[in-house]
Amino acid sequence: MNIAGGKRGRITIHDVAAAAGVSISTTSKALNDTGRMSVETRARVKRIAGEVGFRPNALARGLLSKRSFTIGLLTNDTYGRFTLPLMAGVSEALVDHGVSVFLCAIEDDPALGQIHVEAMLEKQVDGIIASGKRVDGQLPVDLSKLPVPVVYAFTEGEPGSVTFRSDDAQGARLAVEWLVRIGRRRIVHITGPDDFFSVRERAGAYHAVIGGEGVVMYGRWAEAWGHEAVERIWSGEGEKPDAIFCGNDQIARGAVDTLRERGIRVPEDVSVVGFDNWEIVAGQTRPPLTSVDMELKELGRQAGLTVLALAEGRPVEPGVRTLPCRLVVRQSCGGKSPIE
Amino acid sequence: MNIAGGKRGRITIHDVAAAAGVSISTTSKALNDTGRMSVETRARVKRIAGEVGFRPNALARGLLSKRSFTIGLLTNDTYGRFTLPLMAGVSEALVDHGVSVFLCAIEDDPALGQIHVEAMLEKQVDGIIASGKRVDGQLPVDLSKLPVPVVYAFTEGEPGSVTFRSDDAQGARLAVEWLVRIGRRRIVHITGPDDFFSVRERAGAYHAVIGGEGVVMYGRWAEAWGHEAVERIWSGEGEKPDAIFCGNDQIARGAVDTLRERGIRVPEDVSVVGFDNWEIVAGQTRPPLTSVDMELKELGRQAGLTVLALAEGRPVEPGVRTLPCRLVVRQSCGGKSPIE
DNA sequence: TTTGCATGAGAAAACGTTTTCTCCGGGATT
DNA sequence: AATCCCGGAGAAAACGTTTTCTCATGCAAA
Repeated sequence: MNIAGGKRGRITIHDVAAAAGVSISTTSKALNDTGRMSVETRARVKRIAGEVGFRPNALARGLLSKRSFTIGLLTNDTYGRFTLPLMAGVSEALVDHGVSVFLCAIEDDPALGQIHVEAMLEKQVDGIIASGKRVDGQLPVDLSKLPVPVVYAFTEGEPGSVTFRSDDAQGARLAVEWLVRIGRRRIVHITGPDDFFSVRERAGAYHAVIGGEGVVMYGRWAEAWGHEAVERIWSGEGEKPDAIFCGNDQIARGAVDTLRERGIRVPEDVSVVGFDNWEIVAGQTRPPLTSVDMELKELGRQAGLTVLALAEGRPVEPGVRTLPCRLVVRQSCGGKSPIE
Repeated sequence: MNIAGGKRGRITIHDVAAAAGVSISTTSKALNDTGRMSVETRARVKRIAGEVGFRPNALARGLLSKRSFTIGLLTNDTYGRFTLPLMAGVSEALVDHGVSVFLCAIEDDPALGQIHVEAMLEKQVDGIIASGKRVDGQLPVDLSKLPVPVVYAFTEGEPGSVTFRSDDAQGARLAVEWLVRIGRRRIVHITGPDDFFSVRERAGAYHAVIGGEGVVMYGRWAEAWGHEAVERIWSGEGEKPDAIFCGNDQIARGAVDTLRERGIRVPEDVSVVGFDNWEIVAGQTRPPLTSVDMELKELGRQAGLTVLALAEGRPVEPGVRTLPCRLVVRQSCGGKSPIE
């Protein structure tokens, strides 16, 4: 008897059974710690399975159990700014459960989205996580009638679904309160387009913290806008701000660079806070940016566990879940610590 | 007869067969355009399959055909700098063939890598693409004894395997030749650590183009290094360069920012070329960077097609394949066009 | 009429598991 | 001595496809 498996190809449970001198049923039960048998038999089968390098075929298993231990992550975020940390969280949370993740980047192409969804469904994914780059926009594909659970992250979900997003208001509060606490009084807010839900949330929190009179400048999500806004402020009349709260790190970077060029010191003269904590931007700015982190990885982790729960039929409360942000302090604000 | 599928759960080929009043064999043959039957029967079965929303179970299909139409992309590139474009290419090339991609980010953790590989093999992936962030380094997991084909991209492969990487020398040549063509003569090269294969390749090409006396400054892959290097050059004695070829876009950005701060105009006084064409850096620099694009997406596409070919048993020539780079002209060099 | 052959369609095996059911033997209880 | 039950193990069905046979029919050729 050939221990390397009789028939050509991968080695199956039949090979293990033959090598151990038991039936495949006993082998299966031995390996899965189910059924009844002597401890010796179980141990022997397990040992032999290890020796011959048996690897159960998930296709066969899935066919029977109707669980593929596979989920799909659908995204239209081209730069991966959101997707990558999210994906890392999802994967990290699910790998322990033996679940692998299909990543499907569908630009903004409905047809491509449809194809990917179709492919995933044929492959019997246990669930799908739909992720985008803004919370007030839908993916260009209808996920409402799918035979598998769908969880939304950073994108607008169907009514009755589970949606995850960061708590923009709380994050903005964190930033502005920090500026206030280190003694800043004239804080302006340079941010993105006001048709973004997140932008309005953050601006709202900004106003709530500083009370009444604040200045919010809406623009684009680009360094150039940070640049332009600072130029506009400092070339104008009147008292200058002593702090800037920016809608994202790119704007913040543009602002910081422009201040430096104007000879205005950051953080001595002006404190700057960013949003996103995008390492590649925040960490490379001179000085490195204090920024609000949206905890995307944690968000991914929770989205992963949620879709898994749904897949297993466990009850999950529908609705929008907002996760708290965290302030990452670097050197663009000055101030030592919240307790001075 | 219930047209929505008799037994509970997803609708199977049995349901289609019943609805069409034929056997499942006939149904299968009708849908796959195999076997013999009247055109009417075939058309009717197809129509009904569409009507009831039949979706073949890829698990069952894969069990039989020993093809899962699934591949794995293994990467240790945390920032996704390389992974994302690569993934986009792989996915784009394979979606047409019905293949979906598992993305597995294994930081630099051998245990995690092992777990992911194991999970993918159980799921019967048809092949694996291993990708890294430097061509002279291996992933922290042994892929040499796998029962499925492995293709390497931007990472060191086993002898006898297929490996894809960009043509660093050609890319560097493109950059330096461009600078020469627009009239620059005193070109320095500010780049990364010289223990990177790519760094040495590019420096070699730089020397080859400008002939003999060139200045190469090795450092870190960071903006701060670009900054520091420019400071060092311009605060020193002697004639200043009229062009800088940088090892990546971050270094280039640091250099451009520092030049601007020193009142040196880019591109009028000094031309700067980057490497990577990382949109988020190159596009946001003032002025936007001319940069060498490594065509990662195309590289991903070819890697995907290659692993597919191997999975299907088609012959593939082993060895290292280098893909040409492309120069993306923005505004950091001046000069109108190659033909002046 | 018999033979041959093309056409249309179904039965059944196979893929690699898991799970339910059945069987057998032996020690403990009546 | 008859009964019960339990521990140990295997047989077989099931999951949803694809594919290889086999079969029945009808028509043309001998």
